[in-house]
Amino acid sequence: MLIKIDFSSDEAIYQQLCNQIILGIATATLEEGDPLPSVRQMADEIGINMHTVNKAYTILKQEGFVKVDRRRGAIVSVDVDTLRARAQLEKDLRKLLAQARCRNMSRQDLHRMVDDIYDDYELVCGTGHEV
Amino acid sequence: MLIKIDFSSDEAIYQQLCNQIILGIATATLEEGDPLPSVRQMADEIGINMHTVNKAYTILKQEGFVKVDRRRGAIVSVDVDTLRARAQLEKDLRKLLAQARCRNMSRQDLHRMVDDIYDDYELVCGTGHEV
DNA sequence: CATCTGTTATATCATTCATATAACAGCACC
DNA sequence: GGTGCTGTTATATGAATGATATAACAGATG
Repeated sequence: MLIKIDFSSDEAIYQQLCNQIILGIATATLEEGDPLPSVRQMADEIGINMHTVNKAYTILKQEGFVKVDRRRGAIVSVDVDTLRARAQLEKDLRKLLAQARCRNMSRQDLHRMVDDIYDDYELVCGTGHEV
Repeated sequence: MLIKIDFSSDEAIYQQLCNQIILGIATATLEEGDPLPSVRQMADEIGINMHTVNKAYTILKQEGFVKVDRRRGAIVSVDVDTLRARAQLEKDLRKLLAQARCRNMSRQDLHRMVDDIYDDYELVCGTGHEV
């Protein structure tokens, strides 16, 4: 898994890290049961502090994307049926759609955008589980 | 326009203010040409500092939701064809859809969610410009 | 001239982000 | 049993951000 951090971004490093791991899971680059590099190893690889990685892992754990085994480290384990996640997702989508409506984007525009991005993600997957 | 700030939220006050004004425009509670309260008046109304309101207005101006007239204050004026806005919107949607895919949500699930929220926004509008 | 507007300049305080050093407990391997 | 790897916790520091406060300025309105 290749991680790329933009240090000049206004987005926090731990947040970028979370997003890229979630993206990895979404595109099946990371699959159920796959181990993540240890906090120290990941920190070395991308040149950041151990605690920043640890913060990202802790959040991923809380949000149900990984489980942490004390001896083996962080392992991809997605909690699919988390209601909190879906509720938060809808809240975020509401903010996004408010902006979209201000820009005169129609439902169809949004549907198309969703499809395009899903196509994109499934392309990376190579095979399987198109929905 | 009724503004409600959650002071215990982790979301910044100026950010909440921006979001609610954008939501107001999306639901036609605020329409093209409508004036926003002056920075001092708005600050008094919701019990926050003038500079926090000013920060929100400045961002709304930069992102093309209002224009600021020195003598009349901030006025709703939406820049519909801003490419930057659409690009940023797609970036945000990508992050959101990555999470959605991890939760096993299908394209149809997302389409339905978009439609529901749009229904909701158009309900508030009362009439006109359904898309 | 008084009063409203946005805007700018400082300053202060709390919180967050990222860093650093250090230590601890659990497990695996030799 | 010691070495080396995990995550985890504690504490500290420096930079940046968020929100506040006081103050002033330029432009427009009455």
